[in-house]
Parts: sequence; structure tokens; C-alpha cells
Amino acid sequence: MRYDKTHKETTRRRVIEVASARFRKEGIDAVGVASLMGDAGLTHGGFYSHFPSKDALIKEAIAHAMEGSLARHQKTIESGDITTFIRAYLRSSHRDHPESGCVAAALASEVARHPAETRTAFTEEFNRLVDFITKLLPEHDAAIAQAILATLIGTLQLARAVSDPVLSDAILAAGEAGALALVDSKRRD
Amino acid sequence: MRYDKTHKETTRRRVIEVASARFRKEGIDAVGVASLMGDAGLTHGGFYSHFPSKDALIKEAIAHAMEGSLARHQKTIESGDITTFIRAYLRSSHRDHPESGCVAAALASEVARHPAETRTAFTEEFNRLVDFITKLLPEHDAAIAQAILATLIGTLQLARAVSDPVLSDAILAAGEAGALALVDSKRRD
DNA sequence: TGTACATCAGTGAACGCGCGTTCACTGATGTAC
DNA sequence: TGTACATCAGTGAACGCGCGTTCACTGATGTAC
Repeated sequence: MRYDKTHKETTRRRVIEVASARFRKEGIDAVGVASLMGDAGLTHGGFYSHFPSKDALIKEAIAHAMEGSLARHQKTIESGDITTFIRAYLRSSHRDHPESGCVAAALASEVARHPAETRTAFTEEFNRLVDFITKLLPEHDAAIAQAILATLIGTLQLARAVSDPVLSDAILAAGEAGALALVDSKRRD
Repeated sequence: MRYDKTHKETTRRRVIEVASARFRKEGIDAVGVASLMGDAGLTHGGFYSHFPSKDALIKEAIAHAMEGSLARHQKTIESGDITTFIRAYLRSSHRDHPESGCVAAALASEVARHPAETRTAFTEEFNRLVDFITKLLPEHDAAIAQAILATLIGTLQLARAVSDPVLSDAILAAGEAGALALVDSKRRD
């Protein structure tokens, strides 16, 4: 072979990396194959020697992004602190940088309209994220973990959609208080 | 004038109606002007005698859809029951029919990427929705209303995105329990 | 070590298609006489 | 009441453009001799 055998795999990973960031920032439909390959330093024609279709890349980019955010939170699970996790998730820098943030918050509504394969990949990573939160909870209750995750995602989306920056900050604060209240909700019943 | 003077206004409203349903169901980018006008029983050329651009229609369709869902919930506010509202919002029929459902759940992440005018229209209707929920709350606390709304939206989106129907039902149930727990969260502090 | 060759990652022109938008027009209808 | 006309909502061909995808090719490089 003419190229180092890791060469192609490196390129493939670079394309997935670029795609997962730009999909989160601009939305899946808004990012074309040609522009994506350009960002990865290539021309559009080579795309199909790496992926059978744009849909296949979408699936991989979503899975990659969710794995990445889980990996980033491994430090939190080691310290075992749900409060730290919630506060980190609802930081204004997360709201302002969807490209490196939670893929569920950025793309959940788009994923819902995508083919079964993409939704299955999303579901697997969603389950891992719920497990992660469950382990941080005092009662290890998966249903509460799901409700907390829903609150975090909904809060981030509303904070991003709203045009008033003061209101946006207030939404983040309200979501944080709400998510923290859910942490102990079972214990108080 | 050759047509009844209400004629054009009727057509305009029909286009907005069709757009607000299809945007919620298929996503804004996925619905073209020509296909939209076809659904309204017209050809695409006439679009620009009603709206200056697709963006202008998007803004109107979002505002219309949010007004519509508020109007639909007026009955709830009269009975003053937050529990009824939460349960109605998280019904499986709402998950399964985004076209007639909450626009914030269907389009929040898309709105975040749209021009200021669209986001301002969204913000105004969001504030009205928060006011509505606030009035249903025992403590009339707007921050709790925002957190509840975030929980509802996040829950619906996750329930729609996930590919496993059993898991989807579980997410709805978990979100309902979470939102109900938030209702009394202040009182219990 | 130096040369010839085979490999294949990446190139770029081309495909059909649907997008948002423009515009000269048509023809049904309300109004004026 | 009957006819001529003006209005303008709606038509449909055309625009430039970018989309996802295909494919014949190029040319840098690892391998074999």
C-alpha cells in the first residue's frame, strides 16, 4: 500500500470529528458534504470512499459526539458529585458552544426525524448517559436520572433559543435549581 | 377588487396554518416553499405576494403555532390545575403528533439558529407560556415555571428521539413524575 | 542502494434534482356606466 | 339589468445555486526486484 496503513483511518476520524462539531453548531441539514470535506482539508469526491452515504456519517458523528461527552464527564463520576455535573452542564459556556457540547441538547429534535439506525445509535448513547447520571444519584434511581437529563436538555435549548440574554441566564439558573431539586425528590417523598 | 376582500387574508392564514404543522412535523429546512403552497392548494409563484421571504413565513408560523397551543390550554387555566396540564402535555398522543403539538418541543433547537426576528417572536410566546404556567403554580414562582417547561420540552424530545417504544413510554412517565415533583419544590425547601 | 511497478487515497468534472426567488402573464370577479 | 373595464390573486416558466452522489482519473508512496 502506498500510504501508511493508519492514514485512511486518521482521515476518516477527522471527517467524523469535523462533522460532529458542525452538525451540533449549524444543524444536520445545513451542513453539506462538500463543505464538510473542505473543513477536513479534502475535496468532496473522496467522501464516498469513507462513508456509503451522508446518513451513515450522521449516525457515526452522533455516536462519536455522545461518546465524547461521556468520556469528558468521567472525571465527574470519579468525584461522584451530581451537583458538579449539573452546574457544569448548565454553564453559560455550554449554552454558547453547542459545537463542543451535548449532542442530545443540540440535535434531539433532528434525530427524531432520522432513520431507525441513527435513532438506535442515539438510544444506546442515551442509555449510557442515563446510567452515568443514575450512579451519581443518592438513590440510584434511573427514572429520576431521565427526568434530570430532560430538564438539562430542555433548559439548554430554551436558553439558546431565546433572544434576550438576561432571560437566557435566568433560564439556566432556573433549570439548575430545578435539576438540583430533582436529585433529592425521591428521598423527600 | 375582483375577489372578496377577505379572500387573500384567508389564503394567507391557510399557508401559515399548513406551514406551522409541517415545520413541526418535518423540520423547517425539510419543507420547501413549493410543497407548502401545494398543500395549501396553490402554486409556488403566489407565495411572494403573501410573504417577503421564507424566513418571514417561518417567523409567522412559529408565532401562530405558539399562540395556538396557548389558546388550546385556556381551558386548563380556568380549571387552575397544573397536574392536568403536565399530564396532558406528556401524553403519548402529544409525542406522536408533533404537527399539532408544542412548537417549543418541536423546533427550539432550530429556532436557536434562526435570525433575531424569529427568536424574538419565539421569546415573546415563551414568556406568555411561562406566565401561564406560573399562574397554575401554588407559589406563582416564574423560575419554577421555567424549570417545569424545560422538563416538559426535554422529556418530549427524548421520548421522540429514542427508537425503543418501551423506553419512550418510560421517559414520558419519568418526566411527568419529575415535573410534578417540581410543582411543590419551593414549598418543601 | 536504485529503479520499476502496483496500490489506492484523494481529485474534480459531471449527473439530476429541488431549493428560494423573480416576473411577465392570465383570467375570474367586483365595480362603474 | 347588461356590458366594458380595471383589479390583482394566483400561474408557471425560468434564474442561479448548492445539494448528494458517481466515476474516470491522478499522482504520491510503499513494496519488490
